[in-house]
This record gives sequence, structure tokens and C-alpha cells, in this order.
Amino acid sequence: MQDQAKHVHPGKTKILRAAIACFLEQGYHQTGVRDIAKRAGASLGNLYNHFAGKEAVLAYIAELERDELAMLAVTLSDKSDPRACLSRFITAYAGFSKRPENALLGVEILTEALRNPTIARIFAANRRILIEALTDCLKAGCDAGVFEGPLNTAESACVILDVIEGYGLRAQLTPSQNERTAETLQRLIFDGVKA
Amino acid sequence: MQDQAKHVHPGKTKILRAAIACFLEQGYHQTGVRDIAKRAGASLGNLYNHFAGKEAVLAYIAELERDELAMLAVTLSDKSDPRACLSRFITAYAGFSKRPENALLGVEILTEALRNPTIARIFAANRRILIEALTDCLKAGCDAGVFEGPLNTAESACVILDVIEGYGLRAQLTPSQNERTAETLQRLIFDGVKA
Amino acid sequence: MQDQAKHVHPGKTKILRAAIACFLEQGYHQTGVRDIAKRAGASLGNLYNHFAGKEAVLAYIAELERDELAMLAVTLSDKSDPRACLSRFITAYAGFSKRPENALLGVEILTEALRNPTIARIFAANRRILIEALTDCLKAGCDAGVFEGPLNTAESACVILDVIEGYGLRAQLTPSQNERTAETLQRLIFDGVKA
Amino acid sequence: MQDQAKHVHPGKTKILRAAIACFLEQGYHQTGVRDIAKRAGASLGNLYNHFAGKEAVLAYIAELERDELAMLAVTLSDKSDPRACLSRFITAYAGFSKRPENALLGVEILTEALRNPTIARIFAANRRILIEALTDCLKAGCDAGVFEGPLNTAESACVILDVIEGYGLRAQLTPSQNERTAETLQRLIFDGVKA
DNA sequence: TATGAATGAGAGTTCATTCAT
DNA sequence: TATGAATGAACTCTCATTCAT
Repeated sequence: MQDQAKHVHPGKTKILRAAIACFLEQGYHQTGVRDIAKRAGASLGNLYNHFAGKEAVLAYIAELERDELAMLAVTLSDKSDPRACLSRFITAYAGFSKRPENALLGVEILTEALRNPTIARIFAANRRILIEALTDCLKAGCDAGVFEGPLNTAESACVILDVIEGYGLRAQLTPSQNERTAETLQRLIFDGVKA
Repeated sequence: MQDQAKHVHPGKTKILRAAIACFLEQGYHQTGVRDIAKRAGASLGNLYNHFAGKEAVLAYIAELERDELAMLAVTLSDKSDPRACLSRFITAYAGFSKRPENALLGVEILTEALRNPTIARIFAANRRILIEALTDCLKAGCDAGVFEGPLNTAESACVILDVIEGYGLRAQLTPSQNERTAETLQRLIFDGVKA
Repeated sequence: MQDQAKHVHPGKTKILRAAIACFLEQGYHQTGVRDIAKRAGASLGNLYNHFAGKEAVLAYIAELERDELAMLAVTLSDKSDPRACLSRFITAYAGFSKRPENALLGVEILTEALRNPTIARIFAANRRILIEALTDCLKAGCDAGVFEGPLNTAESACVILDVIEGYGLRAQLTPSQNERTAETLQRLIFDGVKA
Repeated sequence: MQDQAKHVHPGKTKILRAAIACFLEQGYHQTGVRDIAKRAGASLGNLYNHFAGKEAVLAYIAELERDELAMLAVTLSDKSDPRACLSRFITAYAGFSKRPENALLGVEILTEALRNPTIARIFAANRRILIEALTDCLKAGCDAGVFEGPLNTAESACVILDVIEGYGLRAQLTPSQNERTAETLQRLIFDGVKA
């Protein structure tokens, strides 16, 4: 989570950063608003001056992700060479996904989205950014014949994201993973396992 | 979660089933031990006669998964035709993964495993069952030349599980998904996107 | 607490000994009936077959003390030499009081007696055994002129017991105490501090 | 327990006074934090805003005793007349010890100190205040020849405190005690029982 | 904005006790 | 006798949130 928050009130940013750190370390439900306030060096009341509540903090964090994802989606906009384009995206999104703050916060937001409509809406909107750009890229590739059609492009886009995000999450559980696994990602997405 | 629990005390089974239902509906952290006891029609104290605590209930559920996964792993044991074998496994595990109790409980267990060593150990053991069987299948396929080597088989196994589990989870978020998506899974795992 | 319990049911004795051990280690209120049963290797229900409840266990223990105290009181019965008699009692009761099971159980019983009438009655009865014997000894000594009268014998008896019991309790808090302190007890009880 | 607490937050003081009252009436372990909060007219959560927990409340109370004991120790500082000094102290400390809040809270703190290191440390510190002052007084008296040396002054100091505190505690168990017992204390401490 | 005392419902857990077997 | 599952009230403590200052 980079500093897209530069223009907001410094007190709010301080709280936000503390919240991200807490959610990463302890998880959303295991984190108390007191933990956040204490870590931010702010008072409990002040947290409520900046955010409507604990859920609003998570929602805000989820929304911050949007800008980052939009930048990643740009990687996919070059329609002239869908293959190279997809390859670049895989590398970029794998790099994004393996950063702990993205991998772990992503899981927190996903699991919360499963039962919390407010978060679900933001999560779906974020995801749509990548899915749509990826789907467009796949469609362009199919039309150009560089991807083997007919392809269920929307579903394929989801699968590609799953593969990359799964890789990012595994990087947290097994930090010792070697560097060549990123190449495996490329290989499998493009060619599958078959001879 | 089927009835592998037949041989245990009926009171314990009753509580277990209630816990599974609660964790599914509300999530692990959002479920209180009182919710479980009430749903089981048992007293709070009795829950603690059968389980050391709330975490022990989740751990027990996670351990129950092992037997089911072991049965799925058998699908992969036919070394004579790795390709057909993998194909069958994909179908079987996709069917397993799209069932809400497996998809949602799986997420609960995964997220808890991220920060809870007890659950992490069980989660890792369960996962290893599938990973090892799948890796063996891929290796056999590479040796036989039906899969395109050289292949990072261990990492590929992880990716294949990610793809299927991601599919299963998406089935919960977007229940309207059509049936053809399972075919897309097979297609992408075997061939990737490229022409 | 020696084995006056030989003639009772062995299951009961087992529980009793476990209870004493628990009360010593954890204190009466910090000990649960489950702790006692577990330590005794008995079932919870069985404990209730032998005792009406937790309080009854403590009451029984308190009553066991009576026989030991009665034996100590015998030390004071020799009216021919009140001085030697008192001296012997001080030594005997100091030895009794510094044993952890007597010192610590004594405190448990005393504090429970402060607010629990059942225990208070037993505690008072036990204490009366020593007080009366000691008062008699002091009276005999005053009559014989070996103790300096007029002496508030009843109150003096209490004070003598306090001194010895305080010494026993201190032995628990500061186990490093040297051996000469028992002599100090004799000295102070007989002569006080004054020249 | 007098109002040394004037400078602290009124809410905290209110809770403290309620806790003292509860501990007196019911004892430390028999008192629930809800009892304290209810008696204080405060909410349960607020109690935890002021104290880290139930034990911290008792620890705070034990620490409040320190100031009162320090004032009593001053009674012993007049080295010119150790005998008169000791006599005054006996009267003062007997007066202190027979007040229910001191006698009963003292027992609660002592028994808790037997197994709780936190409380044990505070208890020992409090006790050291009196022991040291009393030991100094006895030493001065021995040097001046008004007390009969050689005297184990440290141990004698303990015994003197035991005698007075035992008297204070007995005053709770047998409230009908007449006034002359305090004189008996003086008599026994100075002269013992012997002619 | 910023503070932190105050709230009370709810958390997980333990309690002494009962009772059908 | 002996068992241990069952009970539900009570335990200490934490929660997200409010509000007077």
C-alpha cells in the first residue's frame, strides 16, 4: 500500500497506516480499534473523528487498492501485442501479489467480502478493474489468433488472477520459495502442462 | 463434511455439526461458542466437556478434512495414464471445492492458518496429501512424455490446486456461474491460453 | 495431616489427600473440584459420592485437625510443672506449625472461617482445644507463682498461639530462616523484651 | 484505608472504595469484578479503563497501605527512649490493626501473597517498613540496656507484629472483646509470662 | 481536531453440582 | 461405588462505540 494518501489529513494517514500494520499482523477481526489507535499514537476518540468505525477503516483500505490495481491494468492496455502484454502483466501482478501487505490484506478483504456487503461491493469493483482489462487482452489475443480460441475469456481471466494470487499467498506461507516459481507461472498460464 | 464422525460420541458430533454450520454462515471469528452450543441444542459447559476450546473445534474440523482429501488423492494414483488421471482429479476436486462447506470452511481454515500455528500445522498436513499425490502424477506424466517437461512439478501442483480452489470460491461469490466453467479449468490446466 | 484417615473408605482417603495437596498448592478458592478429582484419579461424580460438596471437603479436613491438636494439648496437661509444660508445648506446637500442610491449610481454614459459618464453627472448636489447655496451664502457673500474675490468662493463651502460628507462617514465606528463631520464641514468651 | 487517594481520578477512587468494601465483606476471591463495578455505580468496562484487572485492584490497595504504615513507623523513630517508643507503637499499631478494613484486608493480602508473586512483592515491601523501624528500635534499646540482650532483634520484631496483628484479627472474630486486652499485649511483649 | 472516561453487550472459559448409566 | 456427560450461572476480560470536555 503505497502513499496515495499524501493529500489526506496527516492524522488520518497515521491511523490508516497503523490499521494496515495491525490487520497484517493480527488480521481484521483479531485487531481491535484500540490496537489501531495505540499503534497510531492517537486517541480512541480521534479515530472516530476520521472514520465512521472499524469497518470504514477496512473499506477505506480496500478503496486505496483501486488506484494501484488501475495502474496494473494499464499494463494490459497495449492491444498491439497481447502476448507480450499478458506476459508483462503476469510479472507485474506477481510482484504486486507477493508483497505481504497486498497478499495478506487481500485475503482479509476477500474473507470479509464473503459476508459483509459493504466490503463485498468494494472488493468486486476492484476485481472488475483487473478482470475487464484482462478479458479485453485475452479477447484481443484470440481475435489476433495468438491465443487459442474459442476461449472463455472472462473465466480464463479469473483463473489467471487466481493463479497469480495463489502464488502470492504461498509466498507468505512458505517464504523460502525460490525465484524460478514466477517463471513457472508464465509457463503454465501460456502452455498448461501438456506436451 | 460428511459423516466420518460416526464412531465418536453423539453429543460431540452434534456440537461439531453445529460448529460447521456456524462457521459456514458467519465465519470462524464471527461465531461465538454460545452460537455453536445454542445451535447444537447443548449447554455451553458441555461444549467444553468435548472440546478444549473454540480453537480445538476448528482444529477438529480441519482434521476431519484429511480423510476426504485422502480419498481424492486416490483418484491420482493410477500411474498408467497420468493424463486421464489428472483430468479425473480436476473434475473430482472441482466438484469437492465448489461445495459451500468445503469452499468456505477451506477459506476459514486457510486464513486462520496464516496466524495460528496449531491450525497451520493441520492445514499444511492436509495440503501435503494433495500436493504429493499431484506431484507424483505430474512427474509420472513428464517421464512418460505426456506432459511437457522440464516441469517444476511441485510448483505446478500448487498452481493446479489454486486454480481449482479459486474456481470453487468463485462459485460461492457468484452462484450464477454456468456449468461450462469446469471445462475451462481442464482446458487451461492442460493447454494454457496460447495457440 | 497424618493418617488418622486409615479406617475410612480408601476412595475417600484418596480424594481427601488430593484435596489437601490442591488446597496447599493453589489455595481453597483457587482449587476446583475438578482439580481434586483429577489429582485423586477419581471421577467427578465419585467425589460427590463421598462428600456433599467442595465445602464439605474443607470441613472434613478441618475436622481432621482436631485429633492432632488434641494430642498437642496433652503436652500441657502436666500440672506439676507448668513452666516446663509450657516450654514443651511451645516446642511441639512450633514444630507442628512450621510444617507447610499445617501452616498453609491453617490459613485457608482461618480465612474461610472469617465468612463461612460452617467452617467458623469447626475452626473455633479446634482452637478452643488449645486455648483451654493453654489457659489451664497458665492459670496453674499463676497459682503456683511461676508465672507473674495477675495475668489475663485467656488472652495470653491467644497471644502465645498467635506468636507460634505467626512463626510457622513466616517459615513458609521465608524458608531460609535459621534454626535459632524457635529459641527466640521461648525467650520472648517467657521473658518479653525487657531487662 | 483513609483518603490518600484524593489526587487520583474520582472515577478511579470510586471503584477503589467499592473494591475495598467488597473485599472486606466477601473476600478477594469471592468478589467478582462485576460486584465491584456494580457497587461503585460504574460500568464493567470502565473498571478496566482504570485498572489492568482484578489483581491490579488488589495490588493498588496493598500499595495504598504503604503510606499508612510509613506514618506508623515514624512512631518508632525516637531513639532517645526506646521503651516509651515501643510502647507507643504497640498502642498505635494495635489501634490500626483492630480496624476491620486493616485487619481483614491484611489477611486477604497476606493469603494472596502466599501464592501470587505480584502481591507478595508489595506485601513484603510494606512489611519491611515496620520490621526495619521496629528492629532499629529494639537494637537501640538493647544498646541502651533497656531491653535484655542479646536479642534476636529481627525475629523479635516479627513476633511483636504477629502479636499485634493476631490481636487485631481476633477483634474481628470475637467483637465482644473487652478493652483490657490491649494492656495484656503491652504486658506480654515487655515482660512475657514469667515471674 | 483531539482526548480518554464511560458504556454495556458479548467474548471465551471455568464453576460447582446433578444425574442417568 | 463409580462414571463422565450435561447443566447454566458465573467468571475475568475485551469489544466497538459514544460523548462531555
